[in-house]
Amino acid sequence: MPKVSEQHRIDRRDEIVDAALRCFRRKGFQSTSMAEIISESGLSAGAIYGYFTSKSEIILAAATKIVTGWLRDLDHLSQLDPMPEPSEMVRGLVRGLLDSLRSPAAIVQVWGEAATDPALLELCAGIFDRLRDAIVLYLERWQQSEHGLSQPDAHRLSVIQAPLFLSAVQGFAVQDTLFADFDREAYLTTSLNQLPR
Amino acid sequence: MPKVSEQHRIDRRDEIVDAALRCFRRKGFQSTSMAEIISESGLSAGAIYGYFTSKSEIILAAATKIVTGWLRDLDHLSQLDPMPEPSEMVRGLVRGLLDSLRSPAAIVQVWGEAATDPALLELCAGIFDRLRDAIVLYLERWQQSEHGLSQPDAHRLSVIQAPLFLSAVQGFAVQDTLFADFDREAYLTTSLNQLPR
DNA sequence: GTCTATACCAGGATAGAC
DNA sequence: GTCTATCCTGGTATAGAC
Repeated sequence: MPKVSEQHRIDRRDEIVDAALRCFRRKGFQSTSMAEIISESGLSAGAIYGYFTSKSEIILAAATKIVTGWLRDLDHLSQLDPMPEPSEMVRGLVRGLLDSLRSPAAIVQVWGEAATDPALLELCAGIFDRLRDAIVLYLERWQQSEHGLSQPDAHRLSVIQAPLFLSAVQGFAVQDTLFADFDREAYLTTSLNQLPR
Repeated sequence: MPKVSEQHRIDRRDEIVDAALRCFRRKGFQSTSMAEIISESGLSAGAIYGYFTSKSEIILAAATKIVTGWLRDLDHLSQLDPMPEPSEMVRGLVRGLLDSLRSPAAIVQVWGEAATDPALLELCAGIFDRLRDAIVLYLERWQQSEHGLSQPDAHRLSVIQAPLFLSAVQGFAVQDTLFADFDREAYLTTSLNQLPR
């Protein structure tokens, strides 16, 4: 299979997914029709079905892009030097979310959809596992270096704390999506500082 | 309008909404067809359209039930005596959620849908406003009685802290919905204790 | 008030020309 | 590889009998 053609295929799929994402943002996954995606992409029905076999395949690709985009350098989280404070760590996660999506509404839509769609559920579960593991690892190192805890103690505490840090990120997304007058900066600066250290 | 007939109307609507809720939980709002709601309710199409004019009206009624059910005695939050600790307060909110819904997945579905549906957005925004106000009021009183802050200082701090407490509730719902191995009790007992006092 | 049957329409997917 | 035209399913809502 020629490399150029394969690259072309990937690019085209990506174009289509981006067009679909713009539609999904406005109308949600199920209420967006193929006709809208076709029109938004500037392509034709036949062309699109050459790259995807069904609408649900497009939904899955779009959700994957939404959910994974902001996690590029997650693995470096526990290796940063100097180590950021916990609240600073959460701030970084949220900033990544904002950089990658402009508005976190898309990710809340994915979560809602995942409640009834096994493929999306698996996708989200996988992401959350990675995210939680990374947070635990970071916290573990932080507790050791900052408070001199032994490794086992640091680990125990990290496992307890991690879900709350995860909630701080998820809560940001939910409140940003649903509060008309949500104050992003206040949340990021002052509210997050209330997290444990 | 006769009282009995009016009560009958309310009861029937409620029956229909409950049937719809069971369907929505399985398939989501948009992917559930009227045929499924009709079958689940045991009624007929004609009967249902006598009580609701459209599917979206049923969705709105169902979402309203999901989103408001767990907030019955929210106003008493700041008047409890003795005052619960902040973490205990959050625990109470989450327990209310679990009592009212069994699984919080439904509420995550509503949030996702609200991202693209103005009527649901307004519904959720209203609820969150009430919830945040109640939390601020509670925290304000807690900071005064527990730490002896002046009313203005207590208010300032409460406004800063409230979004994070809200996140603790929202994060519970999201993680419970999406983590296969989410440990509810660990979150409620140990994790929540990490919240500021 | 409720049921059955059905009209009507929109949506996803495809066939076949270019 | 891509476009147009179209098929056909399945969905919402209603009409009319009981």
